[in-house]
Amino acid sequence: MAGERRPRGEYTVGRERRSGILQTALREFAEHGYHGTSLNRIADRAGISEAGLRHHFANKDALLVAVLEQRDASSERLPDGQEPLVGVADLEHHIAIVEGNTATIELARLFTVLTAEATTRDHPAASWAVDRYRSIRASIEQGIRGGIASGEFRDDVDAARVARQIIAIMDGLQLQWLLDPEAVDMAADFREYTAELLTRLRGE
Amino acid sequence: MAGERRPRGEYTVGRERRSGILQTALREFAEHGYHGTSLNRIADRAGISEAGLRHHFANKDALLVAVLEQRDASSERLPDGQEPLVGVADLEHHIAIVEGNTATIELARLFTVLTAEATTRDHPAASWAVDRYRSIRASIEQGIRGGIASGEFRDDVDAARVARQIIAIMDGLQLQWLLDPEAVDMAADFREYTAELLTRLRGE
DNA sequence: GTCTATATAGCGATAGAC
DNA sequence: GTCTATCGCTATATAGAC
Repeated sequence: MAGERRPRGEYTVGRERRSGILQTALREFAEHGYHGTSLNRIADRAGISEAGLRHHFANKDALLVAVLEQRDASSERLPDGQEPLVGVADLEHHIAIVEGNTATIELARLFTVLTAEATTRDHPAASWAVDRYRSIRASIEQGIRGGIASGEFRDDVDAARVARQIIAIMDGLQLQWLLDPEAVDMAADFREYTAELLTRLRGE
Repeated sequence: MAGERRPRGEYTVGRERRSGILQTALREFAEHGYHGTSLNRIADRAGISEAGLRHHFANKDALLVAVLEQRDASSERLPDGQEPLVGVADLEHHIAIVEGNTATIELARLFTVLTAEATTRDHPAASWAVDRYRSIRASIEQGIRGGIASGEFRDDVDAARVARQIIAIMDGLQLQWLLDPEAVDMAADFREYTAELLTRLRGE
């Protein structure tokens, strides 16, 4: 982290350029998927030439991965030094996430489209998607286990299975909402699901 | 429907050709999505020239729509003259569908990938996907309503919401299964979900 | 760090012969 | 009904000037 310094201005300009490209690329990948997006188009909309864009990202795969990893880093990190949420608090936290997603439709579409694309052969986001889902499953499973340990939930609850179910509901409702926003209120539906789940987790 | 006849052989050859192309196209679209698939590739794998393929399907959009509509027609039709299933029987029917999907991973991927792609701008399958989901929602909602009418289910059940939830679980589990088949037993998870749902629908 | 120019390949689509 | 040939366009990617 130490070492020679460079004029601050250079860094700032470089980072802003890079970050602007990532922002534009996110929108394009979300609107057209990986194969449907061209570097030329991203470059145009970011106000740079295609060759200029390539100075920052060697190829299309690298740009996609950079977009996805940046979003993971910014959305899935807990505030510094905070204990992981467990039990009811974790479920309520997921309600807040779903409510937040209704306000960022572009980001929601990015994840929906690219995760589904990533189930196909040789997709550049394949390992990103698999790892991400394993990590999310483990995290929610821990939240459920924490609820069992604290006595909030029954001790015969299958935490791993409940975790898969929560994720499935979130993704499935989001898909229906993206297809037909007027017909599906995903936040309301998820809130209802959570209430039902809670009844079940707390026992008869 | 009446009018001049042609030698039977010609029809048969034509239909088999067409059907072979559709089969190959289905596999390619499932493996690479719409934008990731090229007509040239489909033609090669179907053992025909690209121009030959174009004799049967005028353009790429038409071919995709033909693939999707053929699969809808073959998978979502009830046996002739059969009454629609309602209540518990309809839920059990959906368990059978999910179990069937585990044996046809290619078809499952086709629907997952193309439905997600269809949430993007100007996708050729957009209206297919929206219409399909409206139709499935309505069909399951009717099944739930039938269960209420017959007294199997409580009469304060929100049939439309339950329908959205069932579809969400099916799609969400399928996505996790496609990404990580060893980690997710979607049929078992769906069976468990259905059992829990049934308890709730039948009341305290 | 950004540009113009260009290489190379693949795409969807059309025309016309057989 | 199927083919070869080809058009016009766009894609990713590279080289080298400023």
